[in-house]
Parts: sequence; structure tokens; C-alpha cells
Amino acid sequence: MSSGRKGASPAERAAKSDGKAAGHSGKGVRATRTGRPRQADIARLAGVSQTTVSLVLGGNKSGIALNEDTRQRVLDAARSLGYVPDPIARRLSQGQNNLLGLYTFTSTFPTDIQHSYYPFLVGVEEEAANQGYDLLLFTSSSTTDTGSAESLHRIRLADGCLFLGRHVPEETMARFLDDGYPLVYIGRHDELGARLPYIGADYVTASTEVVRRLVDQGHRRLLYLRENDEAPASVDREAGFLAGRKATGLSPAATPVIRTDGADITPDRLLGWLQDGFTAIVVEETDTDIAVSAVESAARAARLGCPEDFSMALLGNRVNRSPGLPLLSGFAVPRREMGRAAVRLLAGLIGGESDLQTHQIVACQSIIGETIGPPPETTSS
Amino acid sequence: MSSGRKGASPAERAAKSDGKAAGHSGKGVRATRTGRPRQADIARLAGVSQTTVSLVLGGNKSGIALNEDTRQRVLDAARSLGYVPDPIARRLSQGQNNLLGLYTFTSTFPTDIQHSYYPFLVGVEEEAANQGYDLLLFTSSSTTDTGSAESLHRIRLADGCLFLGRHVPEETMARFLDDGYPLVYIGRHDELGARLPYIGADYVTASTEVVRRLVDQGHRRLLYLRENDEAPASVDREAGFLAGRKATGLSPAATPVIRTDGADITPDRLLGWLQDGFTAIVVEETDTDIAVSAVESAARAARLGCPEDFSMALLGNRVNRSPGLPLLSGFAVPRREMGRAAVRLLAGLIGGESDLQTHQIVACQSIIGETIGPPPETTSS
DNA sequence: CTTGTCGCCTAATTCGTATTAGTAAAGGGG
DNA sequence: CCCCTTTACTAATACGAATTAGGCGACAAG
Repeated sequence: MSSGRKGASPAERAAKSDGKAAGHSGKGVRATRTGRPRQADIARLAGVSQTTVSLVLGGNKSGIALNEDTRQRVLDAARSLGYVPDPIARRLSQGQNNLLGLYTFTSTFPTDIQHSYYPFLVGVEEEAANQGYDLLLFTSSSTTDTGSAESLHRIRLADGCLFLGRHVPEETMARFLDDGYPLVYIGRHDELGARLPYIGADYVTASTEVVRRLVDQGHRRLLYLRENDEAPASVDREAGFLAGRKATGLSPAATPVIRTDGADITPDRLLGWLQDGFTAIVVEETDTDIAVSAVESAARAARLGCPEDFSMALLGNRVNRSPGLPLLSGFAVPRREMGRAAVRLLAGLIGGESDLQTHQIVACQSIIGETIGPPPETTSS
Repeated sequence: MSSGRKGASPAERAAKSDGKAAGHSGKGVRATRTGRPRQADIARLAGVSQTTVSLVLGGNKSGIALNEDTRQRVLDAARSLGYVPDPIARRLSQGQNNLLGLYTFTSTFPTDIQHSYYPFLVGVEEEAANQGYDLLLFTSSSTTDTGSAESLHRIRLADGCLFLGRHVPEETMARFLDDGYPLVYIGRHDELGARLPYIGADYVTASTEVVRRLVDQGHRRLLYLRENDEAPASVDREAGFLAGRKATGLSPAATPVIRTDGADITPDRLLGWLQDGFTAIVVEETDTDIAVSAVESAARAARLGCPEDFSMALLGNRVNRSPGLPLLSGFAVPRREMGRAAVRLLAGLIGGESDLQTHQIVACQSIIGETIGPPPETTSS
């Protein structure tokens, strides 16, 4: 091959001094696997080397001197061939490709829990566009077992990756961190010490605030319904509830925590609670909002009006608010802003910025809503 | 220059004839840009060539003989180094990377028209996962002007691309087609002759069917509200409506087509229509469903009950059905199935299959709903 | 007439993997 | 002992762009 090369060099040179030596077949020559023109094709057409083409098209960041004529010839050739750079090759050589991964341990677009990730995605897309990144959605997650090696390898295609979901496959994540691969979790996660960068929501403060609001309204006996799961989102809300109990001086007996999956919330049970003197129910928000819905339908069945007969607060906000349903009192999880912040952080990590806040907690905003009122009149004042 | 080359070759050869020269430091050597181990590192550790590593890890599809011992040594070395293949390099060499692009000419996750693309995405994600593809979402679309060269170049990163949206930048698409780049539109598009592969919905038949149902119920004067836009989705529905008019023998005067953006539908106007003897209103479905909503609120304001005072049919289905609202009679656009079909077709195109149906029309299913009833009693029988 | 220094461009190499062509050694048949 | 096959590997190269390290000619200064 080098023998052929030697012969070719002078030929090219000759072609060049001919000037605009496009006399050949030019276009017909390209027989690459893809059929698309490469820089080498442009080079041949313009009578220069591939290096020159790269310099011209790459904006010549190294500051190498370039004749304006040559530059134009190359640009013309590129245009006439309809050249489009191959992002893959570029990435192999440069080490980055402007892709942000998005890994959701379950389906990204679930059919049942419709839209649970949607607000995050809105923010992620917005900010990714701002920062000039495209998004890479890993679908393998749904089919393959969680965190399988196969499926996680592909993540490296992206310059960095966002993770969305309750789970943290610690081993794999540790591996990524060790390798210096940039990643950001959406949602607080302290599984790997302080190593996992994340954007969380301040559930604790917001939940405390909700308790305080109920107590301010006169409620003294509150019931807290939570999931039977130890995800940070659950833990934090309970912590906030307990902090609220403490701050308002209520006793544990007056503010019990009940774990439920929603199925066991019957109209009778709800009535029982009210008869026991509970005047407000605080419900954890989840993907499915199954617990709130259960309370709502139990109330309907028991013919209980929500602000009148008892108050209800949601620790979070229904993602999918339907026009028919009342606006629940509680707080808004700033999902969109979290998505944006996550992308900003990730972009910073990729860019190697040093003074990054890798553990961010975003404040939630109170939702006044329609479901908190004063407790109903009872025997005791 | 070739002199230097010649000198190097023997040097390499010497290094090689030393044989299994892994005696060195092995692990400590890797000082790659990324810090991740490469096949070459494994090779050094296992005392074999990079080729052998590639063969072992690649499953040796070429059927080259391999000693089981060697195989194990390589696998062990790979594991101990924590090797992860670089998808980019793989793609550069293989020519494909298991990525499907998804290009929406507007934001993929809009905030205002919430969820309009969602059902498609569900299907796309499902089938992409089945076929072993990940999804590449191009965000540039929202920021850059439609179809700008810059933003469309990036599409080639994917092995093929789905397009979602009413627009077709013909020039760019023609370019893709000429290059043999695999792409599929979701939605019928005949802009480029029959060159653009697509998955459409059979709006025509479904719309005709809706008209027939109304006529079967006794309606003789129908009003059709459509968008002022010539997108195929609109054109097809109108065609179906007109076909229904023809099939049922109704006159154009009894079945007028009215273009509206929703804003001009007042309670008075609605009442006027009913006084003019129209007993049913057929509405085109759109992203925002602005027209249906307008009719609904006009009816509410005019205190008209829907199946009682007039019938209403939607040519399509509300994507975002809220619990409070009645189920509109009409038909279901099989968005999820369209998404799946699009991915299947695209995968076929990428795989170079020959006998592909590149223009597919998927049938819609009737929705009986609650908004069609017999026409109210009037003076004339 | 040398030496230096621009100006302009190219050869060679790199990124990490896959593939093709080929080589060296061992074993078998004549 | 030679030739042929089989086994088990390796060298070289491709993929497409970016980058590094020059090379060559011209013109200026000494």
C-alpha cells in the first residue's frame, strides 16, 4: 500500500497545480460502505489533503495558516458533494459527541402510570437543547433485568447520563464513578456515600410545612399514610412529617404513621379514623397516586365532604391533574426545574468544571389547594 | 517519510518475537485518554494479540479456531480489568450502532399541548426495546429553525430516523432518501411522490363510518368543524366525511364543512345551528382539541345536553381523557400501534429487507361513546 | 550564500474495534 | 522427507475525522 501511496502523492500534487482539477469523474469515485462522501472525497475533488479538509471544515482551531483560495475550494467541494460529517468518527477522535443519556430503570413512557416522568422530561429536554445536547433514551431497561451489564454498557455511548428512578444498582454505579464517567441522579440518593451527584427535592421542609399548616388550622390529630418502601422520597417525607409533629408539639399517638398500598383503605376504615378523632389525613404522593385516590373514593362512598368533614393534604402534587378533581392542598414538586438542574449539573461534570454543587436540593412550593379547612365542630372544643 | 515507517516495522516485530511479553507492569500501563481499559490492555495482560481479544469477546463469529485455555485467559483478564466495549469504536468499525433517531419538529415534550406525542412514544419505545434499539431524541429541533442543516446533520448519528410532525422539509428529506438513509414518517405524507415511507392512520374509512353511524341514528343534517390547515390528517378526515355524505345520499347543504380555530364557536352560534335544523356536530380532532372543548363549553353555557339536545362525534379520540368528561363518540387513532409499526418498518429498512410495505395505513377502531343519540323530537317527523 | 522565518500545506498517527489475510507449528499421509 | 491440512494465533488494515509533527518553497536579513 505504501508503494501505491508514493505514486499517488505526486499525482495529487499534479492535479492540484492543474487547479480545480475536478476533471476526473469526481463524484463517481466514492464507493464507501455507507455511500456517503467523506473528507477524503472532498480532498480529492479539491486537490488537497484530507488534513486540509479537516482543518477547513473544523474551523481551523489550531490556527494553522490557510490560503483563502484553498479554503473556498474545499468549501465548494464539500457543498457540491453534500458532505455531512460522521458524528461517530468525530466522537472517536475527539472523545465526545454531545449526547446525554437518560436511563430510567423502568419504561420511560409507561402506559399505566401515565406521565409520571413527563414533567422531568420536559425540563431535561429544555435544558439539553439549551446546552446543545441531544438525548439518548435507553430502552433496553424495560426488557433486560435491571442494571444488567449488557444494557448498562451502552450508556457509555453518551458523554454522560441522567438516572431516573428509585433504584440504584450500587456496583455498576460505583464502577461508573470510579471510571470518572459523568452521571447525575434525579432524586436524592445517598447509597454510595456522597459520591453520587443528584438533584433532589426538599421533601422534608415541604412536608413539615404541610403539617404546620394543618395545625395552624386547628387540627390536633393527623394521620399519615405512606408507602411501604424505603426510597428516599418516602423517607424524606416521613422525616418531614415527624419534624412537623415535633415542631408543633403533637404526640406520636396523635400523629400516627400508617403504611398502606391503598387497597386496605375502605370507607369504613376512613369513618373509623374520623370517629377516633382524626381530623386530617396526610398522604404521601407516589407515581400512581393510588393512596390518594383510595381515600378520595372512600370519602365519596362514605358521603364525606373533603374540606367539611375532614381535611386532606398530599405530600406532593398530582402530576396528572384532571379538570374534575379538586386541587389537593400540599406542595408542588419542581420536577421541571429538577430536570433542568440535572442537565446543567451533568453538563458541568462533562465539561470538567470544578466548583460544582453535586448535591442539590430544590425547594418545593406550597399549594394552598381546596382540601384543607378547619376541623369540623366536635363535642370537645 | 516512508523511511521512518520502514524503520518502525522491525522494531514492532522485535517486540512481538519476544512473545507473551506481558511480563511488564500490566495494569499500571494504561494511560488512555479515557482511563478505561481497551482490548489492547486485555491483550497485554493475557499475553495475546488485540485481534484475539476481539475474537474472544466478539463471540468469534468468523469461526476461527481458538484454544479454550486462551479463551479463558482472555475472559479472565477482561473481567479483572472491568472491560467495557466502546460502542462508538464498535460502530465506526461495524457501520451501525443500534440507535433509532426520533425527530419531532417541535419540542418532543411540550408543556402546553401536554402529551400529544405520548401515545406514539409509548409504542415507539416498546418496539424499539423489542428490536434492540435505543432511542436518540433530537432536541435541537426546538431551538434551531425547522430543518436547518446544522440540526439535521446530527440525525445521521442514528442508524435510521423516525419523523413525527406535520411538516416535511422536502429538500432535506429528498437528500436523505437519495443517500439511502432509512427513515419513516409517522403520519401519511405524500410530499415526495411515493418516496417517503410512512405509517398512517385510516382516517378516511373511520370518518366515513362515523357519518354512517350518525345517519343510522336518524340524523339528516350534520355539521363538520375542521381546522384551517391542509395537513394530511385534516384532508383525510374531510375526505372521509365527504365520502360518508355521498354514501348516505345526503346533500352538501345538509352537511356543510366549516373551518374554525375554535375561538368563534359561541353559545349563540351553537344554538343557531340547532335552530337551523342541524342535529349532530362532527369535530376534527387536533393536538389541542380546542374545537371540541369550545363546543363543549358552548353547550354548557347554552345549557344544552349532549346526547339529548344534539349529538356530537369526534373524528379521533381525546388523548388526554379526564375522568370528569364524557367519553366522546368517534374513533380511536391507534397511536401506540402506529409507533410500533413505524419502528418495525424502520428496522426493516435498516436491515435492508426488500419486501417491505413502506406505506402503511393502520385501521382505527370505533369508539361508541356517550355523545351520539337519536336526534331530538322536532316539528317534522 | 547561508540562515532564519513565515506561509501553506501534507504525512503520519491517533481514537478502539472488527475483519481479512496470512503465518508458524503440529500432525498425518504418501 | 516433503507436502498438505488443521490448529491457533497475529499483523495489517479499515472505519472517518482530528491532531501532531513536520516539509517545502519563498523571501528577508545577515
